[in-house]
Order: sequence, then C-alpha cells, then structure tokens
Amino acid sequence: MNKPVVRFAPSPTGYLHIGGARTALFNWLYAKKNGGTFLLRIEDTDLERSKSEYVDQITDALSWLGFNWDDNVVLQSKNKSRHEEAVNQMIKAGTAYRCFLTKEELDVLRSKSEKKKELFRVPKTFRDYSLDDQQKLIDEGKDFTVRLKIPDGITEFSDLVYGTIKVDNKELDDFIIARSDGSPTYNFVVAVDDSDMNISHVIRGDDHLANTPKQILVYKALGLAIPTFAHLPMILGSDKKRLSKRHAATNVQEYKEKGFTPTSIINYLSLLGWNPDSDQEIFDISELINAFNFSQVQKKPATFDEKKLLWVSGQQMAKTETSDVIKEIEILDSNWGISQDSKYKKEVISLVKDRSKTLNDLIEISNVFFDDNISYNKEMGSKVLDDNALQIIKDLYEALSIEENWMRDSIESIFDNLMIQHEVGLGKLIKPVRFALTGLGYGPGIFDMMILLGKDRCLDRLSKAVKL
RNA sequence: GGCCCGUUCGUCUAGUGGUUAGGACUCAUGGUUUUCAUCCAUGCAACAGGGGUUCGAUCCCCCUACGGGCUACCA
Repeated sequence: MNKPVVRFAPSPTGYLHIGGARTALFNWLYAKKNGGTFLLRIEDTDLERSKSEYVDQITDALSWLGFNWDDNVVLQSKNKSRHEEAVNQMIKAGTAYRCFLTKEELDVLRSKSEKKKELFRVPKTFRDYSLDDQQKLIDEGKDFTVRLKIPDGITEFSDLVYGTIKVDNKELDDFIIARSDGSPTYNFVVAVDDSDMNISHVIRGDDHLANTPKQILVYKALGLAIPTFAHLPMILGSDKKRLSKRHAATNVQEYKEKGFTPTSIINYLSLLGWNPDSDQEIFDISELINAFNFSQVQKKPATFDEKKLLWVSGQQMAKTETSDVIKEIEILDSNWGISQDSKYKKEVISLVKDRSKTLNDLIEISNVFFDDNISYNKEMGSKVLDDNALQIIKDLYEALSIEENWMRDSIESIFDNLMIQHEVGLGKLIKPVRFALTGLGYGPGIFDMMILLGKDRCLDRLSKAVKL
C-alpha cells in the first residue's frame, strides 16, 4: 500500500475551533500512523470572508497542538488558473456546459416551485447547446455560469466510517462549478485541489458527506483518480447543537489560555467519536498514533464535555515529569517564576503538580511560593480568622520563632502541642494557618509547604495575617 | 418538501441473536489524607417508540418519532 497523503483544509473565516482541531487531529494521526504525509491547505476562495489574520491564527494553533504539516501551506486562491483550465477542459469535453440562466430567473422559478410544493430542479435548458451556440450567446454579451453535466446512473462510494453510500444521480442538480465572474465553486475546487495534491484520503467533517457524490462526479468528469473518503461525526455543544461561535469556548486558543496542554486537548479530543478498543483513556501522543484506527470511529455526533477534559488534564498533569510541566508553564507564561531559582521552582511544582488540573492552577498556587505579598480576601479572612484562630496563630508564631530545627518532625510536634493546648483537631489548626500563609483555602500539605517556604517567610506571613 | 446520515446511563463509550447490558466522566455516600485536592471503595443511572423475522431480539428487517447534514452564483 502506498503511503497515504492527507490534508486539513480549513477556510480562514475564523479561528481554529475545537471541531476543526479534531478533524486536523484525525488526519494527522492517520498520517503519522501510516508513515504518510499531512498537508495543510487554506480554502481562501471566499475573498469576502477570508482574512489573513485568521490564517495566522489557524497555523499558530495547529503548531501549538503539534500538528506539523509537511511541505508548504497551499493557498487555494493561488490555484486560480489551474481551476479555470479545468473548467475549460470540461466544457470542451462536454462534461460541463455554459448555462445562461440568471440567478434572478432561477430564484423566481425556485420560489414558484416552493409555493406549489413541488420539487425544484434547475432547468436543463442549455445542457445540450453546441459549443457554437454557446459562443453565439457569449457574443451577444450574455453572462453565464458553468454547470457540471450530471450523467445518469448511481454514484456510490465506500466511506471508511459510514460504509457504502449510494445516491441516484437524479437527485443531483447540474450544479455550478464556475460562477458568472469565472470563480470556481467549492465542490469543484476541492476535487481539483485534492487531486492536484495527490490526496489519497479525504478525512473531514460529516457535513461534507452529502457533498461527496458531487465531488466524485467532478473527479470522473476530469478523469481523475478518486480518493478514499472518511467522514467524521460532528462535535456538539452541551445544548446538542453543532459546536459554533455561539457556544462558550470553542476556540483552541481559549483552551491554551485556560492552561490546558496540547497533549491533554489531543487526548480528550481523540476520545470524542473514537474509542481505542480498550479501557485505556489516558494516552500520550505516540500511544494514540499507535492505537488510531478508522474502524473505531463513531458515526454519531459527540457532545463536548469540559468536565471530562478537566479530568483528562489532571491525569496528564500527574503523569508528566515535573521538568516538562515547567516547560509547559513557561510556554504559557514566559514571566512565570522568572527571578526564581530553578531548583526551587522544581520543588514547588512537584509539590503541587499532582493536585492540579491545569497549568493555570499551577501558576496560581506556585505564586504563593514566589510572591511574599500575599493578598488576603477580607471576607474570607474574617470568617477563617476568628478570635480563636488568631490566638492559635499567635501561639504558633511564638513556638516557631524559638524553634531552631526547621524540620518536619519539629514542626509537627509544635502543631501537636497546639492541638492539646487549644483542644482542637488538626483541621481547625490547618485552615487558619494555611490562610495566614497563603491567603488560600486549599493547597499542598501544610508541613511540606512550611518547610519549602522556610522559617523566616512563615513567621513574616503569620505576623502579617494577625494584623489584618 | 426531497435525498443522505444518525439514535445504548446526564455526558464519552463497550457490547452480543440468549449478558445481572460493561467501563470512564459527572453526581451521591463512605474510607485514606487528623484540612482541601488527589487516591480508593460503593452507589445512582441507558438499549427512542411500534411492528415484524426468530424458540428468543439492544443486536437482523420495516415503519414512525426525534436529531443532524445537503438541497446557494457559501465553504
């Protein structure tokens, strides 16, 4: 079997969203698994809506995810002359024809049919005009579109996900392949470009399933080799509607900003609409490449669930080496821990890594170790630091300040003494102390934290908290 | 309207012509951590409906309902 060539072909009319990322992922996985080629084509033929800043956003997001494309990015708009050539070739060959019906005429006919509840079909008025007759109309100055001459018969293909799909060509109109301004339409260019790029496997969203027979007819009309198709089910928002800009967070960039790593996002996305044929849910990238297979791709749409993403992210965090986690944080926030000792940073992260789900969690908690200017929430302070708690902290301060031995055992025994002295459990002790030290209601184990912070900073913070 | 595709716990999914329909997330409860989180255990919870075929259908067929896509001089 030849090495597959696949492509991801977004249109630059917006940022890369989660659904697009999933399509890119499955393309990329398939290419990697089979030693194939992954290409990127930007479908920028809709000049009205396409923006170059979106191209940059999309390529940035793909790079961040690690979906590196082989070869240069193909801009569809650059293939204009090739598309024109293909259209002319088809007119000459008689597989396409010039249609002189105007949009206005067609709109009238269409609405008439709709009123009568009849099925609308584009009239085939000009379908069998000879090239000479067509030329005469052109000479008269008439505008025309070019339509594919759909042959009789059945168009059938085998989709890697959906199996055999069959459509009677009677269901298809002679659709436009070139507009009256000469620009080619989607279902036409996509076939020409995929063929020119030697795409062997077209892997895309299943919103294109119904377009596929049309594209196959273009391949046939041009005598081109037909690729294999694999359509992926849609990803839905929590309201069961197709994921779109209306939904909360759909931009890949937003997930980066929320502190998710590429691996976590890829891991979670892979589980939407696909199963590894095992109980495994947490994958690193190479495991995923290994396990990927179209036979396990789902036909029904899947709903995006951020809670599970969060869980996957936490699992990934726990199994990632501390030094790699630090690298990820520094990619996200280049100012993080900038003036801190690298050994100290490592100790901080390994202390909080297993209890954090996102890089942002890590950044927030680690800040407690970097910045001695603790900001205390007043409302929370008045709740946690009642008179009893304040007395405990004062006593703790006294005991700690005369402690020579800043070790876990000695700190623990100080706490033991305080528990007896104040007749409270450790829980009642820890909460105010943690708040005094960090301003937070959660965080790593109190003793580990105190050892890492060191005696001076602990005493300093305790005294500050008392003065609140 | 026509054509195409789909429908298993709330969510992601496994599964087979005979199963107590399995796992994961979420949620609840309990345990560990004398706190929180993690972790562990237990629990709640599903075959869209109706007809067939069959000794027996969640699984095969048909219909209905629901959802999605295409039906554009959008992509």
